[in-house]
Amino acid sequence: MDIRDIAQLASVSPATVSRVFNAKTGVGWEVRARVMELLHSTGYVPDHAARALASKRNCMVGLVLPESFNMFQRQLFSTIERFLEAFGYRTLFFFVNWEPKSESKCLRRIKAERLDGIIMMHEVIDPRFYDYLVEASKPVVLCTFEREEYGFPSVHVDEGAAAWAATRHLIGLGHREIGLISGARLTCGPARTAGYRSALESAGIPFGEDRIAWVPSYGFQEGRAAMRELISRRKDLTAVFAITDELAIGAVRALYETGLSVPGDVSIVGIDDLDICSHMTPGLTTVRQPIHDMGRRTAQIMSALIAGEEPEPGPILFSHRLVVRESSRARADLSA
Amino acid sequence: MDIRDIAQLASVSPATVSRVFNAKTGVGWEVRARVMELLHSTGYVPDHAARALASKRNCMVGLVLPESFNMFQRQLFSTIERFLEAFGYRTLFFFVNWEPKSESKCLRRIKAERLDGIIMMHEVIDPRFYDYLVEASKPVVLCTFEREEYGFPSVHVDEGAAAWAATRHLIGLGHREIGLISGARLTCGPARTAGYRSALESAGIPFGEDRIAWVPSYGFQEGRAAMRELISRRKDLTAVFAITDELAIGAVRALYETGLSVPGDVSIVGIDDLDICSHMTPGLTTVRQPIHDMGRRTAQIMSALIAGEEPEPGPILFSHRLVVRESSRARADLSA
DNA sequence: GTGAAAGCGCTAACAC
DNA sequence: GTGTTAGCGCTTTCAC
Repeated sequence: MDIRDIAQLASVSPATVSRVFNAKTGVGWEVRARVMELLHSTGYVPDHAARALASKRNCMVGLVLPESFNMFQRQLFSTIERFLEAFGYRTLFFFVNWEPKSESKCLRRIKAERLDGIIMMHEVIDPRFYDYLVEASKPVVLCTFEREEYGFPSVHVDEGAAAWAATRHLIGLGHREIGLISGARLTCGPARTAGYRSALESAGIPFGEDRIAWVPSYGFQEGRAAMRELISRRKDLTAVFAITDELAIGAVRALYETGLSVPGDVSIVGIDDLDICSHMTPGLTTVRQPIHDMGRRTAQIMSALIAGEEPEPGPILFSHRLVVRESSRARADLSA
Repeated sequence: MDIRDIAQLASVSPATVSRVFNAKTGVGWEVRARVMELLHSTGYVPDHAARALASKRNCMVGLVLPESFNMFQRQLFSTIERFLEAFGYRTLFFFVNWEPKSESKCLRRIKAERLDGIIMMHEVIDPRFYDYLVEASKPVVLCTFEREEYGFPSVHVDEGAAAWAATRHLIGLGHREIGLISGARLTCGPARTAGYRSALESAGIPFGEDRIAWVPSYGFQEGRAAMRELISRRKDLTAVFAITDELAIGAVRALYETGLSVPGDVSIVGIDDLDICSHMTPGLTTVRQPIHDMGRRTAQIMSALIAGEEPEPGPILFSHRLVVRESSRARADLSA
């Protein structure tokens, strides 16, 4: 059942059917009704490949994400996909991991698709990837990170501020020996580290490298290892801020294995508010990013860009929200 | 840079370039080398839309999954995608939720794409969905469930056996008052319930409805609510088998909130082995499904089906593995 | 072995 | 308003 079948049934030309289907002007009142009727009754569905070939647009946007996405990213990309769909776009996912080979494979695949736009939820390393995005002169939106040098619109929270809030929360509870589990990778690593540092210094607490455990990536395992290292190095820590919830969960686990209690001995705070946070024991105190709003905005911007609108200059920042649960409490000797 | 550019550069016809690119026979030794060279140096990437239109195959398979997929499904679909890619297929994801409207939208989208095959990782409700899959006479593989009446190849573990193993483990630890958190939804609900029942009965323990909490779906929240209901109803339970890890995690949380300890007061066992299981406290005892093997096999079957091979009759069953962690231990009065 | 020509199903430019 | 025509970039006969 293709467009010519419909045309024949309606005794019109394929072009007219196309016009009706695409809601274009220039079709008579009565012809349009007849074609519409036929379109519905036959359940006609146009062939995407042929459409993409004939028109330039493909109604498809690519979404690049880390292969090992976490629950936060999972909810975010679901939201983006849902809104893109509402705007009439299909989403093609590209899972890429932290390796040059994976990135170049992804880039090849992107070139082969007729994408109308590309959303990056993953910070690739290879500059040629970004260079291609610039050259291709297709709409690009960065989500959850930023790359000022390329001038792409970006949507994210102020990472430093979120980290500041987490640290500030611990300080407010009376903690002064506050450890940090962080890393150099991705934008968020250094940015969150800076937020932690700034919160400490504004409270007159010296920032010291020996209270920091550096991790190569931000998963459960790394959090566990980092926490083990941290407690062996500094026995006086009463609180730890981990820059992601997964690190924080790993840290809780390490403490549990060592026989220390959370929050009895050590308070723990993370960032992201993964859905597991409220279901674990103890519930994890964390900083929530407005996933829904960020996802919607990302899709909106993409849609506007494809429609030819000019991007707003500068990053679009969303505000975080501290979510206090059971993993953090006032310093023990204060409450005693 | 399209196929004609390459043809011109190599002083051959587009047809020859196509033949070389698609590794077809009937091209001279020397011409082939020249074209190959050019293909590489220019970094030519063919346009998928045009290819799909011209040939019948699109090198694209659809993967239908629940919008609210869990970590188990997440790892599984990643694996499937990776293997499909290795076989030369792209993957188009369709997220659908448990609603007729969502399903029919998904079906519309599937019809519009030129898919070479469809993998279902989600049990849709509307029979018309399955009917279409049959009519379309495209390769279909069911992964993690089964629908005997349609005769599709399917890949999954023996759900009953997995549940039996979990329950048997608890019985082996001396527990006799073993609760169940289960549901009627999806194939796995009834199948796992049956496995629990069979394990109980083979140990001479009566199966009683009052030790069961029925849930409408299998998430954290439902597990928590079910556990609360269960302990208020039967205070003598010393162990609970939850048919998914998420239910189990919710159950642990409910126990924690009530002041009961896991495994001190109540042992908990789940199924799936989500990655969080080993990182939470206590680590969750569970039954692992061989994700990697199942994913690979699913992709292999799909690839073989597209190549025109006949499907093996009957479901392809994989074996589970019990993973004992800290959430289960011998019944307290026995160890005392 | 290789090239020319005819489409795949649709849209867009141009006639009428 | 509507039909006709000419492709989109590729694959695939069918000649040679």
